[in-house]
This record gives sequence, C-alpha cells and structure tokens, in this order.
Amino acid sequence: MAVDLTLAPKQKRPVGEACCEPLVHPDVSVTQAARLAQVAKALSDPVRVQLVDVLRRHAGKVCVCELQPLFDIGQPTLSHHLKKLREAGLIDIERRGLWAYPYVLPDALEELSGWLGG
Amino acid sequence: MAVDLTLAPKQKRPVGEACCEPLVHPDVSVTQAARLAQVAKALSDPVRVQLVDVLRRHAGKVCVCELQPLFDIGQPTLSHHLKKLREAGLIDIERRGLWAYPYVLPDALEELSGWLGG
DNA sequence: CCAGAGGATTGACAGCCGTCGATGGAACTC
DNA sequence: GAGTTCCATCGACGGCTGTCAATCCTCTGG
Repeated sequence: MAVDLTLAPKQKRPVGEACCEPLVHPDVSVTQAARLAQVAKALSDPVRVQLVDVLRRHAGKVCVCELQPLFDIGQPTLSHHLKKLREAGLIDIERRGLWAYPYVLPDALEELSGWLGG
Repeated sequence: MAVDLTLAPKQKRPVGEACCEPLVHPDVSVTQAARLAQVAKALSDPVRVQLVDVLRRHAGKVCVCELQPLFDIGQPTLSHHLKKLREAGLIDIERRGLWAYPYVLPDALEELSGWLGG
C-alpha cells in the first residue's frame, strides 16, 4: 500500500491506434525465470516449506521416519513431497542401511533468495 | 553437494519397537508455512516471475497492454496471472481511466526472502 | 447517444497436484 | 529362510492450474 505512483503517460490516447509499445523488458532471462519458478513451485506447499525448515537446521541427522510424525500426512505422501524437493534440486537423500537421511542443498534456496533480495 | 553428514543414531534398532521419536520440530508455525507457501505458489510460474521482475523496476509506470507483448500469451491469460499475483498479495493494481497499472507490494517478497535468507 | 478500446470474466479443455490405500523392494534380525 | 522394518512406487480419486475463444463491463471520444 501507499506506493508512490507517477503516472504520466498516455493521458491522451490517439483514437484508433494501438495503446502503446513495450517500453520495458524483463531483467531475468526466460531460462532464469523458469528455474526460479521451479524452485518456487517446490516451495508452494506448506508441508514442503516446513520440511525444508526442519532439514535446514538438522542436515543429515533426521531420518524420514522421524519426519513423518511432524505432519498429519501418510507415509507415501511424505515420500512424494521429498521426491518433489529432490527433483527440484532443493534436497538430496543419503541412504544408510534401512534409513534415509534427507538434507538441504543450499544453492537452490540462495538462487531464489538472491533474486528476491536483489 | 558434499554436505558433511554426521549420522550417529540408530545403528542398532530395537526390533519390534518404533523406529524413532520426533526429535526436532519446525521453526516456522503452520500458519507461517502456509503464508510462505502461498507466496511461493504465486511465483511458481515463469510468466509471473518475469511479471514481478518487470513491475519491480517500473512500479506504476507500466500498463497492462504494455506488458502483454513481452509474453507469448493471450490477454485473458495475462489478466489471470495478474489476478493470481494480486490474490497472493504480491501486487496491487491502480486503475486510471481505461488503463490499469499494476505495481509490486514489497512486503510479501521480503517475507519469503527473509525466511530463505535467515 | 454510439462506437471503440482496455481489461476482467466466463466456460471449456487437457494436464498436473496432493492425498490415500495397496503393493513392492531392500536391508536388517533372528 | 522367515519375518520385520523403512521407504519407494503404483493406481486412483477430486481438485486446482494455465491456456484459449468468446463475452461482458467500463471508460473515452465524438
């Protein structure tokens, strides 16, 4: 709210002509935008946001069976969310015997954070 | 990659018992996670990422008809994306006569950026 | 008043998403 | 080998998403 607007152009429109020409262009490339959207999509579910939040502060020390009681979802659904995060490059999973230990790959998060903050 | 893991626990599992108890809990609340996921979801499409990118650097000076030639989509689709961004609180739209001037509300972006960076 | 322009809305369509129950598979204990 | 445990995968379901063509609404200029 309260964004200061300075709307000067196009007060008098030439009737019958096109509204306007594109004056600005995106700063991010199409491929960059696609990558940022992919990371954002991986974070577009509350469960996955909390998963990343937990894993970021306990990298490698939390097995999947320890994660599940934190969320009110079944085990296949949790596995599905972890797969989504892995496919987007936000996490990877270390296997040790029976257990699986997911951990966050910080690069993707920094990619999105950099664009948001810059 | 190359995250240093220190996986000590649960080398010997007590047979017949549960794997483990939840030792960690999310740092973000459920409502916070839902809000962050909502913002991320609004940015989960490449077109919307580029829209925010353009609008952030030209707040108030770009009308919708000027935005459309930048993307290879129809006018209803662009309107749909702007509606999504507005419903998520990422932008608002100022109307002046015939034209509509969308502009970014920085709070939502900072909300997500803060969580990513913190 | 009317005609035209910018933009929002509607309805439709294929495709993806989150969820579940059921099943499969690998590793461990006995 | 038999049984158990952790995790992944499969199939199915309702719901949502991005896109378009068609239409509607509001404002402008005459």
